[in-house]
Amino acid sequence: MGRPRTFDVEDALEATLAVFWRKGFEGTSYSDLVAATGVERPALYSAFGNKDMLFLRALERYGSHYGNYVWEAVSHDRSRDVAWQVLEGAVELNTRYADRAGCFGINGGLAGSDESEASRQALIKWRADGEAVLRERFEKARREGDLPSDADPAVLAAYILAVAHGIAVQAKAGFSREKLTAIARQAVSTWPSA
Amino acid sequence: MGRPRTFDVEDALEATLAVFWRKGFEGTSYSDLVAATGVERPALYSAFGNKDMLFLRALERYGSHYGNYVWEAVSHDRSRDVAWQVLEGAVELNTRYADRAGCFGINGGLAGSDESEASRQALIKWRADGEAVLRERFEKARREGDLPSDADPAVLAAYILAVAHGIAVQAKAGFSREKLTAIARQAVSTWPSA
DNA sequence: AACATTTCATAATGGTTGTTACGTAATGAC
DNA sequence: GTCATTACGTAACAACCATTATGAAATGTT
Repeated sequence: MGRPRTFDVEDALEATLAVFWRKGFEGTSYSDLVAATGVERPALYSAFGNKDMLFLRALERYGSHYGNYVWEAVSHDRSRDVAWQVLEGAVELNTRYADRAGCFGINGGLAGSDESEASRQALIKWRADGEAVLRERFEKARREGDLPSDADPAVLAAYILAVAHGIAVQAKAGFSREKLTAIARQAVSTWPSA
Repeated sequence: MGRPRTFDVEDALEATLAVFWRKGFEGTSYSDLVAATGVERPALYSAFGNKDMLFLRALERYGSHYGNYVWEAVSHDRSRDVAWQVLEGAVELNTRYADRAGCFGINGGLAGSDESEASRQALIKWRADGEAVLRERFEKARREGDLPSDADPAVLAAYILAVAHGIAVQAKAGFSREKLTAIARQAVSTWPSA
């Protein structure tokens, strides 16, 4: 019962996600979100909570709707293919939309004022979760002999994600998909073989 | 003539640099700068101009006082040593100060509101300048036979800096110097040889 | 048709942002 | 010692920030 919503919550969240993706947490004002969603301020608050909550919801959606290529990547048979797919997927996503180049998980915010610390911690945790998935996949590869016994799965996972983060920075700076792909190729050329 | 300054301009700039390094352009308020420098607002304006100008001056100082390891790196004889020194220098600088982890050139701002676009463009140009220096060094290496003829100096330079940027992101997230060093080692583990 | 409930849009809240007038204080030149 | 010049600290500026009080409008239930 009660008066029904006149806007679609998922649509509003998607529009919100796009703004945070482009401008980051601190660079996004509630006025921006009102303009992007077409939803008035109090309606956004009642649907999502405050700016912190809205950002967390957007990050969650980003992971499930855009960052899912990581899960497909880890399902490959060879660890080298996994590494390559993560980087190629990052390049593709980071250059897919001209108006929001780069990665939400990076653009969202690295440094900022104390008021935005919560959003940055959420991003750090989000990236760490992805790293854990990748590390476990490489541990499995080493057990299976797909990686040499002296390879360090934790270092390899952190390395691949470091390259992905660097690619995200460069994508936001306007690097072409071709150049970023060449960087990804160079990155996996260091891949160890059993 | 006129009343002399009661504060040291270089000291104030260094304090300003430290705040921007930690909080980025958007995360830093003029009140933060007043507190960090101990200089009243109008004195900062008369000495440096507005926030944009102050940020540009801080970036300039960062390049000459902290980013100079790149110039030392490119003076090495072998391209592999150049690449390694750039990454090791980045790791050292990005973990040198606990209160301002990461790189000014990254923390300063990747995404943000339209009002801070000038600062982000300045950072993009600053990073591009560093990339050009590295690319020219690798072009020289290829001419000298220190890199194979089918190596692409532009890609190698962009690759090394992508890793450096990724390391900066991870340093800001709290990664240890040891872990970042291992990542850097992995990055140069299969440097092309002639 | 009356009620409880939920959302709506308008408009205001107190606080902070970057930026400056303003009048006073300190200097070198004459 | 007067003058032009520069810097000082206080205090203000309009604009924007995230957040919310308020009352009307729209629903399902009775």
